[in-house]
Amino acid sequence: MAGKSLSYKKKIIKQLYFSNLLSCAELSIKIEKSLSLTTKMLNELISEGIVVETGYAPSSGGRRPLMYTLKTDIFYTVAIAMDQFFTRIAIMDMRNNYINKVEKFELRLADNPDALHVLTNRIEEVITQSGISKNKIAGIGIGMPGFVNVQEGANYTFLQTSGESITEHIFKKTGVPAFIENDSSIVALAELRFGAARNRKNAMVINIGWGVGLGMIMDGELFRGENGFAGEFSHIPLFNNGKLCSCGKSGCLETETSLFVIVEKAKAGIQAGRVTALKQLISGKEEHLERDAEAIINSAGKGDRFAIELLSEAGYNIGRGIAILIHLLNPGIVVLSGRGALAGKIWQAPIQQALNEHCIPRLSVNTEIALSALGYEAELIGSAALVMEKYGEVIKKPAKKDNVKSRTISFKGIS
Amino acid sequence: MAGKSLSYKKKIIKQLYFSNLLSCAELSIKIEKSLSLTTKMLNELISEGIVVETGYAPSSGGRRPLMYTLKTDIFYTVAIAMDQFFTRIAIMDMRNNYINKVEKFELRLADNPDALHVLTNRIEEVITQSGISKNKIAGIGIGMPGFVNVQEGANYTFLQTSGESITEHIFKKTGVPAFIENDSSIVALAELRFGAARNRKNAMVINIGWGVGLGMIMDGELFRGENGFAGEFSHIPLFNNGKLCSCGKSGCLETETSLFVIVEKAKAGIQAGRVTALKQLISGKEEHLERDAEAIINSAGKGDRFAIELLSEAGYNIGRGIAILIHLLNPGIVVLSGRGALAGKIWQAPIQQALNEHCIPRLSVNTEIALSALGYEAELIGSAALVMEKYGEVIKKPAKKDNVKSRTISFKGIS
DNA sequence: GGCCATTTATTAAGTTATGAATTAATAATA
DNA sequence: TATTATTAATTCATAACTTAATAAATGGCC
Repeated sequence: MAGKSLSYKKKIIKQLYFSNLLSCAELSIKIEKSLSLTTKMLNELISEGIVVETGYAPSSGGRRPLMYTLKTDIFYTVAIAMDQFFTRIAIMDMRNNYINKVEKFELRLADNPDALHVLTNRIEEVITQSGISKNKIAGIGIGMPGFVNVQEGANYTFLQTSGESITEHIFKKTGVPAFIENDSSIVALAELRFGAARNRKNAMVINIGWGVGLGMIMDGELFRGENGFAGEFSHIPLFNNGKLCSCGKSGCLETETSLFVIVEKAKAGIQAGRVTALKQLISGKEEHLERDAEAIINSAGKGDRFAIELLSEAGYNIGRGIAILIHLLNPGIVVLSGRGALAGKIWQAPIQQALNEHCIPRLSVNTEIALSALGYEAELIGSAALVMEKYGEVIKKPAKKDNVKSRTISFKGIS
Repeated sequence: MAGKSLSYKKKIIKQLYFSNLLSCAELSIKIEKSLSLTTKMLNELISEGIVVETGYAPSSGGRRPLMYTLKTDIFYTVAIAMDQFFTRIAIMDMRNNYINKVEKFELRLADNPDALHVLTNRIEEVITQSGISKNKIAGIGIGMPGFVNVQEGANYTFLQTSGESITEHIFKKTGVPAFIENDSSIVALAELRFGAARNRKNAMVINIGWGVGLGMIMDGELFRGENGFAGEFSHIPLFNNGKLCSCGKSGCLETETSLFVIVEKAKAGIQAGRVTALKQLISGKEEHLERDAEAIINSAGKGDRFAIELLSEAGYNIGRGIAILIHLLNPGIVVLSGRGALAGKIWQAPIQQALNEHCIPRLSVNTEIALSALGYEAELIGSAALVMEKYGEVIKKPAKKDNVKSRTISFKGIS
């Protein structure tokens, strides 16, 4: 039947999602099929009401190309961003616009056997409330902390399941295919597809938060390593400081650079009598950690010398880590992202200092350092991108030995 | 014409080179074409005298597969391994057998503007002497030290050319396509295709020699980074020892682990009155560096405590570097290769010790540590593999860059 | 202003590759 | 020992895809 033709249509949809506006010639190159075939597919997609023409783009010395884009109300993604304490759920259209208000709620992941059920129910609720028919939803993408095994759809740290995987569980309950990824990788995916690393071949995306995460783009693809554990930047052994890390080892990069450590250092400095505006702003109570971290970032932005010193010191050490990344992986760009990236240009000087001291110039000269502009949205955008990344791929489910069930992600509209 | 069909035939030849013996069904999977097409291509290759049947392989529960292999006297590769002082040239058949004696000659790369001409002439000589017709040579593969740009066919450190690239120059003079690679990458390629990392998806190959090189296999492919500089393991900043490195920085991994440093430490120890068999074996003169290094490795093998101590210390520090690799890249296997790997099991204990101290167990238990068995042949085998790796490759025009402006804030100073 | 090289789009004609059917040969099973 | 399930190899009609020819529209250049 039209099996192949369907798959090419999905490839076109995927490309239009990631690039928004493309000509027939561009599409032909991207899906690696001939122009004639691409034309045919495009015309069918138009008559099916999935793709629309948007007029002519400026010429670069030849006939002007007719541009095509996706109709926004045909497909949607469910994008979910989780951290250890809070979870956000959004429904997005094919241009990454939120369809409704982003649903944010508290959901503790550590030692919470009920977390997966709560999550699944919330997903159901959000979909139902949106009024969008499930066959219009391309999939559910979830970014979460912990050791995530993408193939198995499992998380070895949180959301323990019995028997079936996380993705299977959500698929069974909601009827919509689900995909999970590590939070740092999802941020890297967002930067690769819609952010500072857009269309880059080799990018390192550093996620400065309670830890220091790393998402790696290599040869244009998200790299996850043999078991899905790649990118444990936080725990590379870099110091002889004897400080115990949450991972059980000592001297990890995280022990000198995470926002958590920075807040601790701020408290110690205040106690030691440092003159700083932070004295009034930091409570030091554990439940105010988030607020305290923000206070330090803000104060540094306003010129508080102690706050700047704290961030500079962390920045220098992150820079040492980046120097290692550059030597080993020769990325074209390093993107600073995540909550901590809000401190913006304050990172610039100390990181540059570290690179000057620790990088072979030939390497550092070829690497651009950039700040993310996606901010808090990065994880949600990445989750949506994750869904569309998988769109049109055949998912094989190894059921009981004999039966290998497969299901392509498809929609009533075009199947 | 038979353009496509030709390209598929080359793919089949390539697969048969790397796997030696394959059935039609296996080939069909490897070249990702249907069984029917594969059958047709195979039959044509047989009637062209390139491929031969070798009889039936044991069955695994069905009809026995007819196995195919390459005729050995149809194609050859010219494999070249260079270091800073010596160059080896070999001609190999499709089973990596040497056709003639390996040609080894002195060729200093540093400050030698004549090096490329000498090399090219020697290649010509070797091919002529072999009596093999040039149209039977699939290509010339060269592994060399320095910063190698594979796409441009250039080496930024040695073999400077004017105008045309190294590979262009050799192609013009010999009429045979040439390919170059960094020496550490070429060793990794050898381990991936014919050595300890065979068929592995994610492998780190460590080349212990005058420096400490690294070749990286990621997702089944050699990884070279944005500019071809990836794998500068030797120069990651790991120590606060203040020791100046050849790269101009201080504290590089190399300053505590290279064979050069180990010899220096041996000399210092002897002077300080250490009881060791090395006292008689080490001359300390710079021209005997190679012999001295061998003496230390041999003495350690014979149980000399000082020699073992020297290697153990270096091994521990290499282990610290490996711990970083494991955290960042989650490889399935780490292979110790190169001249220094001859010390064999002496490395194992200190490296393991370092991993125990500096690795998150979940990561290190998933990584195998192995010793190379290819030894001195690795670079030549890798060079031959490089040729066949490129064999039959279609050169595509790079897709047009999207002119989408990203909302990136770049650090002007850094880029 | 007019020619030419480029780029894009469309269609018909021709080529290529595939699925389904078929034959063959084995291991596992009953 | 016969039966069944697997795996392998082959062939051929036809669906799938590309090439080549054609046309249209533009910028750059003399």
